[in-house]
Amino acid sequence: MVPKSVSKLVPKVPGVPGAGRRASYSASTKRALVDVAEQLFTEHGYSSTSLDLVVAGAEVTKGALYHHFSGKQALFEAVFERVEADAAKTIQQALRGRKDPWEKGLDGLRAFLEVVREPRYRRIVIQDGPSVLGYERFREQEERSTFANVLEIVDSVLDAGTWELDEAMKHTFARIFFGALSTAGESVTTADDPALEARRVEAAIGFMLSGLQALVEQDVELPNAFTTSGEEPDPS
Amino acid sequence: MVPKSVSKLVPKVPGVPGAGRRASYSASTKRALVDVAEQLFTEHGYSSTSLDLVVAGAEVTKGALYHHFSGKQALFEAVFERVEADAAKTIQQALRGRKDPWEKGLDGLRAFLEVVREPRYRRIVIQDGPSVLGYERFREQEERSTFANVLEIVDSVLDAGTWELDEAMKHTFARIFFGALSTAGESVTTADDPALEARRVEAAIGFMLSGLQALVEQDVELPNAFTTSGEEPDPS
DNA sequence: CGAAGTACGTACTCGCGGTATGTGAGTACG
DNA sequence: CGTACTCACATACCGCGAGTACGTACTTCG
Repeated sequence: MVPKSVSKLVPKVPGVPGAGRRASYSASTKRALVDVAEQLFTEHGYSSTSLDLVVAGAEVTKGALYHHFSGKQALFEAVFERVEADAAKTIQQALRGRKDPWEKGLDGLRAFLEVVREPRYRRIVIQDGPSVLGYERFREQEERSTFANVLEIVDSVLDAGTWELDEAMKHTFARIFFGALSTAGESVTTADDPALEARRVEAAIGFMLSGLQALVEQDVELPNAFTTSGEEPDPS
Repeated sequence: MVPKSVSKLVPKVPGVPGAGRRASYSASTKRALVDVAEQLFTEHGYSSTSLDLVVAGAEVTKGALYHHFSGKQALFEAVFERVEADAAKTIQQALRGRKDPWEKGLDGLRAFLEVVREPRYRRIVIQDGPSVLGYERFREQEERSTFANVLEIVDSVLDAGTWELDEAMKHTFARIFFGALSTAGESVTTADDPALEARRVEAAIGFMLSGLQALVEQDVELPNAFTTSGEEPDPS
């Protein structure tokens, strides 16, 4: 049941002399812990993964774990950050080379949909992330990784128009779009026919984008009626 | 630790003191458990709330809890369902009387933003829900409460157009919109100035809606280019 | 009135996160 | 080159909390 050996890059057998640096041992131990933790967290979830299982998989003891991390949550955070960083990197690569904002948006969407379908991203980031880290920390982490990419896309798309939007408004737009993308990804993953649902999602998102695009090109004004937060105007 | 002088024979429902019905006791006990659990789950979160604390607050023992619920998760589920049901009811009330789809959408949005700002909804449904129930069960629960309202709104909005959309496509649309609304609500709640952010959100969502509306009124075709994973259509 | 069922209460187990402390290999320094 | 100090763990243990086994008073029904 317990994964016997995940990664043993450096011989940890005591008594073996040579050029084995202590810091090197330390780094590989830490990495092994994160590797195993990522695997187990993905497979069984956070709460159902015991630290005993993690340290057994990494072939160390709890002493080693608590030397490198302050506790279970800190270990999760390390795993979380790595998964998020990988996701952001994947999306980033899909974006480079694109110059047209709309193409960029669609490519970003597709890359995002791919990322969200990864089991580790679904389980660690989407499912357990908010609960374990708390919503505040969860958002902070998102802010400087995956969300940053979405913000960049939305930025470039909105800049194509002639409006003057302040940073806060762009940020709000991006957040809403980000939420739409997240659930869209989840929708794809959990669908009976993911490929078909992916096409639907692309149609829906692309449709919203084209709606935006139409407004941009027609230089439509921002609907101030929605911003007054008071009574709605007399329906015509 | 454990409440020593528990009110065993004290009727928990003021009323007929002579013929204390057993079923009445049972129902009130169960309700008390859910009430206290909702409060504690909201305040401290799921994992940080011990069952000892719950039963102490409800002035019963663990025996009573495990008589009514199969465990901690089942108790959470009961709380979750009630919070979701209340939320759905609130939104439903904001919608009744409205017949214009777009107005309905905006009113629904405002009601949703209100609901999402409730601490119990944020903590129990959004934050802890996916982790405790698992994403599958979480989605199933959403499906027949809050999301149903969003689906209804999106349905009526989309029906205003002349397209023929199948149920699956409408569902996809609704899900994406639902995701957008959720993060929008969170964006409002966690903002430095919630009122201001609420105006931004309404502007952004309303803007998307008006984008849709513009397309509907112009009877624009569905952008099939997005479904075939090709280039974007030539804007005219 | 007695038997069965219900609605709890009591006492206990055990897995698991966290801690206190020991220890031997590395490292700095004189 | 030896010694004092530190680092990177290992071992043993604690306490909390979820879940369980079982006892018991009250209710309902034949």
